[in-house]
Amino acid sequence: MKKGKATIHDIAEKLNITASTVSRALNDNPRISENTKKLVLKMAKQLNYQPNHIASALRSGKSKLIGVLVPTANRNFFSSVVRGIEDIANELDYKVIISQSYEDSEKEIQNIEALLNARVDGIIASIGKNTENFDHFQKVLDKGIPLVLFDRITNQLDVSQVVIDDYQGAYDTTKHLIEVGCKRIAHFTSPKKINIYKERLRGYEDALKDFDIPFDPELIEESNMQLEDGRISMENIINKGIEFDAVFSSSDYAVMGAMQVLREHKISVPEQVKLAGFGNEPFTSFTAPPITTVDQKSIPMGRVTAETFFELLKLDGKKGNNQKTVLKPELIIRESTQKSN
Amino acid sequence: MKKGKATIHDIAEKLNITASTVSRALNDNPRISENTKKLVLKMAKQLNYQPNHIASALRSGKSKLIGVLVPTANRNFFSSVVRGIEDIANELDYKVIISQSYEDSEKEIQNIEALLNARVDGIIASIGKNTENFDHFQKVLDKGIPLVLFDRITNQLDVSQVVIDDYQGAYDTTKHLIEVGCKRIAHFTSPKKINIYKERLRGYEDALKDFDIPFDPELIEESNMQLEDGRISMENIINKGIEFDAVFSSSDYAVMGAMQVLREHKISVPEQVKLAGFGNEPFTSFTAPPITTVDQKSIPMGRVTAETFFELLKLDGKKGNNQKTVLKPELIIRESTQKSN
DNA sequence: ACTATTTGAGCAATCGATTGCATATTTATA
DNA sequence: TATAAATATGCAATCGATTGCTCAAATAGT
Repeated sequence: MKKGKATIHDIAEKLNITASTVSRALNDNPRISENTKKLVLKMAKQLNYQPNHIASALRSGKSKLIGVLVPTANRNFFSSVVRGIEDIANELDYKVIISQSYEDSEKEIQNIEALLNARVDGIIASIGKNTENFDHFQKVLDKGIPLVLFDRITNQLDVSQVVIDDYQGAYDTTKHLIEVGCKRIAHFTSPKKINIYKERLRGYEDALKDFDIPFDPELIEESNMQLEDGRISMENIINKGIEFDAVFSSSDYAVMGAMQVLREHKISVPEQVKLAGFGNEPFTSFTAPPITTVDQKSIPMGRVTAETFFELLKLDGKKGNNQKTVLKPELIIRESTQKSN
Repeated sequence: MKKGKATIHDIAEKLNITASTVSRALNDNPRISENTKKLVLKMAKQLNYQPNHIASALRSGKSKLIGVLVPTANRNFFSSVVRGIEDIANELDYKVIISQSYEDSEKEIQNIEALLNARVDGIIASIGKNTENFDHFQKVLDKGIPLVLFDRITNQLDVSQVVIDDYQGAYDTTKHLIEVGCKRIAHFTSPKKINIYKERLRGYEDALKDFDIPFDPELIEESNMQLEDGRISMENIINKGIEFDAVFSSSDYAVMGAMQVLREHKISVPEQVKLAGFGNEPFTSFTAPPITTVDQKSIPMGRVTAETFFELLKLDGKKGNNQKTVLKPELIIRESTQKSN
């Protein structure tokens, strides 16, 4: 077996034509006759020719790779978005490099660096919770490399972005809680005021206002929003003796923690306290009772993000108008907010 | 701002030396004097030189990319393994391309193809459930490209692999169920007889045997092991009126489904029926009661897999002995198997 | 029939880094 | 001091595909 793989030169030699012609034929260049193209294709198949993307990338400056940077792939939301991106990208013959920042700013910077070194044609990213300086993203923009942000965005950058309407999702959820009779709705949010948490808080506040329910700062719990944090927040509220009849958490994980604590305190859900989360993580449908939450339309978000990205790519560095797409979230009503009468 | 980025030629020009020297200096080649190296490094910094990995890959044939193929990144186990792999890879200045087969054989083949086209230096993979033909992996081996399989393996390939001791994990779990008093233990498994399910079934059977509990085929439920499948399996057993006092499922998702059905039938866990899963997915600790399961040591598995991979890479195509590493799993005992007396 | 135009294909440079071989300079050895 | 050995660097080919430019042949236009 010949070790070296077939190149366009091998094809050219066999057909007594030049490599240029082969290259053009393979790229369906109109300057090449149909007949020659057919011959080249056939010979390529016969020699089991596999294009060397590295060589092509070097010469053309296009790697056909997209770098996708997410806080963690291990979350239904992010992995679904990635799936959506992949769907579109693969159709267009692009490959996706997934890179995780693990919510670590330093790693985020390194990963961006690494992706650029890998000569990706562009980057799609969701910003880590702890990132407050955006120079590394600005650098990408400065180089004219296509960049699209999704979900975790910042308004400190002039960049295309895709988000869901976090405000609306939170508003709808809060409204729903009010409609099933809640008047003392606790809200779990993050001290990190990244866009998504700010918007959700705002939606919560506006819904209260619209239904003439007073906003009580005592009902706001700030934390890192993991399961354990949700437990602590819930314990806090209970221990302080604060009256409450619902929890609306900006994170499914935190609401899960709250539910555990309520159970330990023999406070029944939804009879005594109603619960709602955000994110529609699969486990929210597993629990007893299943938890009301907000679906973030992850797959559409992935697809829209990819489409936005490829439009940007088509501009080829020419400054176009940055797109901001806002998707409608969907309130998924489950047993945890069932009206108890 | 100069658009074109600095190359080794730019550095060379500034220092009045040749690109070869610069290249060697940057690669810390011993044939270059310390002094020159220092100068080159300084100038590289000054010009903000970023090596072009594409060019380097083309010439050297090494892309410093590892392709990682998993059924889905959206599972704690797989994403943790990937994390372990990344840890090691990044230390060695390698980047990881994550690629998902979504348990689809066709996509698995395409992804392998795509990874090879991206000229990865090697591949780390976990085989999709439905894959029965392994030609695409054999092709990788035939090309002398390093390949390591983890968790979902096959003995039809002569390849390095890393697994946990599924047999032991299942044996320990079954033994534990017996020790807390169970005598009629149902087992959920997959009709796809990939290694992990086969081994777990074997562990279950052997534990029964060792404790003189008869094996009853009526207690074996085969399915695709998702949550919904677990529900169906549980319904089957209940509807057939088969006596049982425990379920040991080869999948956490399926056991979750079983738990839901039991709850709906007002069968209490763990008092009437004890439950155990496999995989230690995070949600197993969220549920009420939390579910006993087997931890698969995902991060160590990732690290060991990566280490095995890099050993293979060092051999540079020379046939070495294939390594098979077996990690010890850990039984995580939770409330769902609490002894009720 | 003769020039103008279109079509098809070849030539050679190029992308940026690597590397085998040759050469120049310095140091060690006899 | 002449020669061998070691050290430091340069030269030029190379990896495989792409592409601007040139050129030849075929077709069209008058």
